[in-house]
Amino acid sequence: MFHVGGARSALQNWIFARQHNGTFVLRIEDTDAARNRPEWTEGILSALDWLGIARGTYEGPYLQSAYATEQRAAAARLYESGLAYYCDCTREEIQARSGNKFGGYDGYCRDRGLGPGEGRALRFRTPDQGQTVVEDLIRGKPTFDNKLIEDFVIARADGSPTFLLANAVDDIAMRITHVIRAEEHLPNTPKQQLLWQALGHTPPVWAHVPVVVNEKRQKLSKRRDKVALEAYRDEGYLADAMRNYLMLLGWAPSGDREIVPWSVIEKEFRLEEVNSSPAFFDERKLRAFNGEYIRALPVEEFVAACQPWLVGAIGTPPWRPEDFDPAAFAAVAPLAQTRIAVLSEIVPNVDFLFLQEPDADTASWDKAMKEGAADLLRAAATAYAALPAWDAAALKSALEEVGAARGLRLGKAQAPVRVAVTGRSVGLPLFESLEVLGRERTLARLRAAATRATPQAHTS
RNA sequence: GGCCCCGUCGUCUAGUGGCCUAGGACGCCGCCCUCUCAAGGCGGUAGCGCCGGUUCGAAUCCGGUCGGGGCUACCA
Repeated sequence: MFHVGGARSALQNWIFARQHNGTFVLRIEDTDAARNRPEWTEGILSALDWLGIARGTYEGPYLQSAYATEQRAAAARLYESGLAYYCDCTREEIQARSGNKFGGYDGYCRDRGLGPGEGRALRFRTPDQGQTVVEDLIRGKPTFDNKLIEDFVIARADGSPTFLLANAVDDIAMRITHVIRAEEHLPNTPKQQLLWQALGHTPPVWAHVPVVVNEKRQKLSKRRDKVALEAYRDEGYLADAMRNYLMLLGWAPSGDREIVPWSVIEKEFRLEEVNSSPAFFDERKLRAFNGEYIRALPVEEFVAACQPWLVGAIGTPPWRPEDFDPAAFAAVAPLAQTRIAVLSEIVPNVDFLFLQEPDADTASWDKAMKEGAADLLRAAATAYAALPAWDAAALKSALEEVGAARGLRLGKAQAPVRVAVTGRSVGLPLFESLEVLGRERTLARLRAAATRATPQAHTS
C-alpha cells in the first residue's frame, strides 16, 4: 500500500533533487520490525515506477534496519558522553506523574545514574534552556523552546534504535542536505535537529509540506479514507493524471492552466512556492483530470490502456474470456473514449458486445418497456431484417421510420431498442453499436425483448 | 491540557500595497449541439473568517480574535 500523500511527497522530493542536481534518496524506514514486511518494499518501488519515478533515477532503496549497527553505536556514544541516560519508568508511572492523559516525560531518571539493563530505555537529554529554530523552506523558522521538548527515547529497552535516532544517524551518514516531508513531522524536527547537533553535525534544511486532508479536513488516513495509490490505479486512473493532480495540491503552474505536461511541472515547480495550508484530496477533480487525459490519448493508446480490464488482468469482466473480440472493441473504442472518466468504466460500456445475453436491470427495463414497446421492437426487427446494408446510417433511418409511423421521435423510439440490445438505458451511440454487434445478434435480442415485453393476461 | 502549523469561491488555486469591479480549474445551474449518455461550445452561481491598526490606498503588512489541523508512544 502506497499512500497518495507519500506519493506526493516522493514526487516533490524527486523533482526538487533533479532541479538542484541532487539525488533523491529512497529509504524504507522499517525500524519497527513488528510493523514491516520486506515484501512491501517491492510494492513501493512499483508504485513509484508507475508514477514515473523509475528505478535508477534515485538512490536506494535503503532499509533503515540495515544500519542498526551504526545507529546503536551512535546511541552508545551519546550515552557515554552524558547526552543520554537510561530510564526505567513505565508508561503508567510517567502518566501518573504528569497528571494528565497526555503523558509527557518529566525527566525523572535524568540524574539517577542508571546503567543499561532490563526494562531500561535510553533517553536523550534535551537542553533546559534556549530554543531550537527549524529552517524550513515552506514555513519559515518554526521555533521551539528547548525546555518544552521532553527527553525522548532514542533506543528501546531491547537496544533497538527508534525512528528519531535512526533518522538522524542515517541522514548524516547519507549526507542528506534537504528533508522534504509532510507537516505531521514538524513537531519531531527540533528533536532530530538536537540529535544532529549532539552527533556533531549541522542540521539539514527542512521543508514541511502541508498534509493532504479528507472532506472533513483531517489528515488522510488508511483506516477511514481511500488513500492507496494502487486502488486508484486499479480503478483506471492514468499515472499522468494522478501525478499532475498530486502536484497541484498546494501548487500551480504558471498561467491559468492546471493540466500541463509533466515536463512543465518538472521545470516550473518550486518547493518554496508550495502553499502552507492543507489541501483536500478531491477525487471528483481527479476524475475530471483523468477524463481529460483519457480523451487526449491517441485511440490506439486508449485501446491498449483498456486491455487490463477487458481481459481480466485487473478485475473480472462479466463475459467469458473467449467471447471478447478485440476487433469489435477497437471499432467502438473511439465512441467510448469520451464517455468514461476512469478506465474501469470501459467494461459496462462495451459488455453488450461480448455477453451472450444483455442483462437489463429491472429499472431500465421497466422504464423503457412501456406499452407499445413490444410492437415497436417487432417492427424494428422486421425492418432490420430487410435492410440491404447493415450500417449505422441505414439502421438509424429505418428506426426513424418505424418510430414515425407510431408518432415517436427518434429519442423515444431508440429507448426500447437500446435496452433490448444493450441492457442499458444509456450508453454508446446506438446505431454504431448495432452495426458492430451485427444483424444476427441484434435481431435475436430485439425479438427476445419483444416477447418478454408483450403484456401478459393476469390470472388470479 | 501543552507545543507547533494554517485561514482567498463548496473544493484546488492565481494574487506578494494601486493592474482586483479578486482571475482560472473542478463541482453546480442554464442554453446550444444531439438517437441515450457523454464530449464540445456559450453563459451563470459563488470567495479574501472576524475586529482593530499601518497607509493616500490592503486579499496583500502588523496585532488581536475566532475557527481548523498536526503532534503529544520504548509508531514512523
